[in-house]
Amino acid sequence: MKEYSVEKKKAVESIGLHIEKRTQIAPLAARIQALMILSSDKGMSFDEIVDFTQASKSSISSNLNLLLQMKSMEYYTIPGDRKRYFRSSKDYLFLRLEKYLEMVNEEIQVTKQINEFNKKHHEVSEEDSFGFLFKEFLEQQKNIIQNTLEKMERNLRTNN
Amino acid sequence: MKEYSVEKKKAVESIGLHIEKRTQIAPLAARIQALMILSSDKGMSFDEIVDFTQASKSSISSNLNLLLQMKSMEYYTIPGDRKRYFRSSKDYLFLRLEKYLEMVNEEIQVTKQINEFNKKHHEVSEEDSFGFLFKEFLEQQKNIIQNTLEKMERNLRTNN
DNA sequence: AAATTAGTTCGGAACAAAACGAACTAATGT
DNA sequence: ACATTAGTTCGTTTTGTTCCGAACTAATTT
Repeated sequence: MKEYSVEKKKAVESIGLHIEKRTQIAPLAARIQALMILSSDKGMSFDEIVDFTQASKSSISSNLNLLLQMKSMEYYTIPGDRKRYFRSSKDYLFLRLEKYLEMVNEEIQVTKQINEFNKKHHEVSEEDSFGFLFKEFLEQQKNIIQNTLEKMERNLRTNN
Repeated sequence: MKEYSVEKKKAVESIGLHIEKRTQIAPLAARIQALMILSSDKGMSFDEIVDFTQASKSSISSNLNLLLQMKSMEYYTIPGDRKRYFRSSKDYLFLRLEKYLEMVNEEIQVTKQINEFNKKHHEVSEEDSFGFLFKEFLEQQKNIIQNTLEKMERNLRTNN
């Protein structure tokens, strides 16, 4: 029953809410992820997480496993210590961007589908300029994501 | 009890799912929005929407009002006709981008909050290069959104 | 005035998601 | 061998969401 600073609790709460909104994971999972992001790369043990979040062991267990499976978290062990130590995975941001890219690609595809449908079914009065600018925007977005991903990859190769 | 094409029903279904995933609105609201996106700018009446979606009047009413309130839809009337005709609002894509910008700004702010917290509380071993690249990415994203919004605004002024 | 049209409101049924507790396993420590 | 630790499993409870139907309003038509 360690004491945790009110500051950290508040930060975990607000960042957890943000994550919950952004991704579609359960509130508790989002809070665990936030907690890990705000903790050193020593990470935390299962019990420390239970303790900090005040949630049940079972809830922590399932949400933690969810996060591990999503690869947004990882764990390591110390020889002669039974516990596992959990932390935000080092390429968490890389994975986020990859997911992002997927979403943008989907968006591009859906936008195409919409255009084709509308062209086929209604006389499109005047070429929709917003639609054009939006498509342009999606392509630009795709580019900056891909560039960033490449930079990250290069960085990985250099630093290991 | 008009007949609607199977093709349109399928398209509404798949695009509806996509909207449902992207925004956080109810399934039925997403389908209504999809339907409007795939319909001409004549829009559809309340009853036609009920008819197409096979949902109850009450569900349509509340979801339609939600969409109107969000300004992703609008309606117009015809003199001497009691009905309202609903359609996707003309600056739907503009609004989407505005919302997007808000999210990116929030993201930038949260990223800052995280960095400050971590700098304060743990010796950050080595300057986190992914973090840096991610921040750079967010700024680029902000730029392209703002540019697109400006182009859209200019377009509005020219075309009216 | 009665009926129809165009919707709205509200209470609740049906379902889905999130978290919990108790009982369990499997490994380590005493 | 017995107790403790580190977590998992599973059935239940709690909470929240989505949609519906029935009853209603307010305007228009007959």
